[in-house]
Amino acid sequence: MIEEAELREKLSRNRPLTVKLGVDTTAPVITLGHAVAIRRLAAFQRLGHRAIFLIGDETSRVGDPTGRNEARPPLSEEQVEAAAAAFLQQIGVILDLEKVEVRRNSEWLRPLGFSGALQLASHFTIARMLEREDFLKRFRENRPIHLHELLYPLMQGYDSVALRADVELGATEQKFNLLVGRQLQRDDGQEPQVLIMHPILTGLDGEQKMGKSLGNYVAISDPPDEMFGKLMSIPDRVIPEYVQLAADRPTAEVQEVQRALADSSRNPRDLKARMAEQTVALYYGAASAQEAHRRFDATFREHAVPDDAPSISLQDGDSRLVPVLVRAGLAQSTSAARRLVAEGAVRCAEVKLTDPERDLRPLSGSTLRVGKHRFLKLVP
RNA sequence: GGAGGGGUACCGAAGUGGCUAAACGGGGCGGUCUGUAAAAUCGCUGGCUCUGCCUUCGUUGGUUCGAAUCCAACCCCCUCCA
Repeated sequence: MIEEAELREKLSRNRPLTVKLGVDTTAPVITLGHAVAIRRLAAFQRLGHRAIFLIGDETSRVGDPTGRNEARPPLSEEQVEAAAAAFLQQIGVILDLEKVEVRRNSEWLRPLGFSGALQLASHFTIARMLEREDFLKRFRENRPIHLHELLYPLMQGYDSVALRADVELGATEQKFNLLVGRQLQRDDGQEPQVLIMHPILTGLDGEQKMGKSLGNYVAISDPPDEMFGKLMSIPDRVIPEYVQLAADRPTAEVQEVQRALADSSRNPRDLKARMAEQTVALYYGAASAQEAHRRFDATFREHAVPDDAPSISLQDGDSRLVPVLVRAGLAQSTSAARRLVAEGAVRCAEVKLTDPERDLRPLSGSTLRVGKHRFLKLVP
């Protein structure tokens, strides 16, 4: 947090604070990483403050240079609308949509115009911008830094000026951008916003930060089973982090998990499953979370056939093994299906089916298993 | 405006005339094992009417018995100098 004393001062005035959280519209998917900040916004909201969920439609035209992406194609009006709708639908489980204020920064960034942008830009020097670690790195490595990318922090910072934000939430990697907001507010004669930053959630790979572009994420809109399953795939070492940030458990519990992992007093698997269930419960309730847990165990520990296994009729076409696999969507192509059969991935009642041309009609009524967890019921 | 570097499979990256459906790494999938969809380990990873055939290395055309590899034109990306 940057400046705790200022926050106390602001709170002591007994008026609701304007709390801002911005999101990028590039891909309108809210991940568990975003959820950390959104939950904090919700906490302020519950305490009676003015919560602003800011959709960065105009900033998305630039693309946050934090990270690897560079120039992005500007989104059309329709795409922005679609993104906004998608966001609202997703954040409803965390925030009270009745009370949250949803804004778009095109409201003030567009009228600003070129001269306004120049005016903003004059507050900063190149040297100042190069303080940013990622810019500096790119600069040193002779990798391109597009001029408009330098403006991104200014745009984000100006959002705070326009909203007269008291508090801005964000991940620690946003520090630079958030600080720019403070300076622009000061230059504008406003009281600078307080920055409340949260740690970045590590992705499912346990290595890089959770992100849409890396595909190592859990979306809060993922169905319970999928969310549970994804969470069970994280490496053991990031379990405490997930207990804290994904499951949103109190510090004492995080420490308890850490201890249990360190002295091997508990099976990491069980700790992970508890974390996964707690996380799913945040979005779908305790009952659904338990159900997801149960189904996971049934499928992956006991290798039971799930009740909702897909089925296929052998009468609708070729009833030989390979064509059936393709028709059922268990293989992307005939070649891929043949490979699966050759690898011994297809079995029926624990007997491997090895002949790609085998006619399945005699097996009608039974269930095929492909790999560890894909099933196919054969119906006549 | 000048000089140079580069576009290869899902991604990154080798390959500079036949032995290349294309090394290697990542990802994905599968087998074994297990504490799990973890780790480890082995294998697969363009398509098809599959002991063979067809299509692929930015695009188009050319040279050659034969090209991802040579030539030409074009498109796109990057770096340096100005």
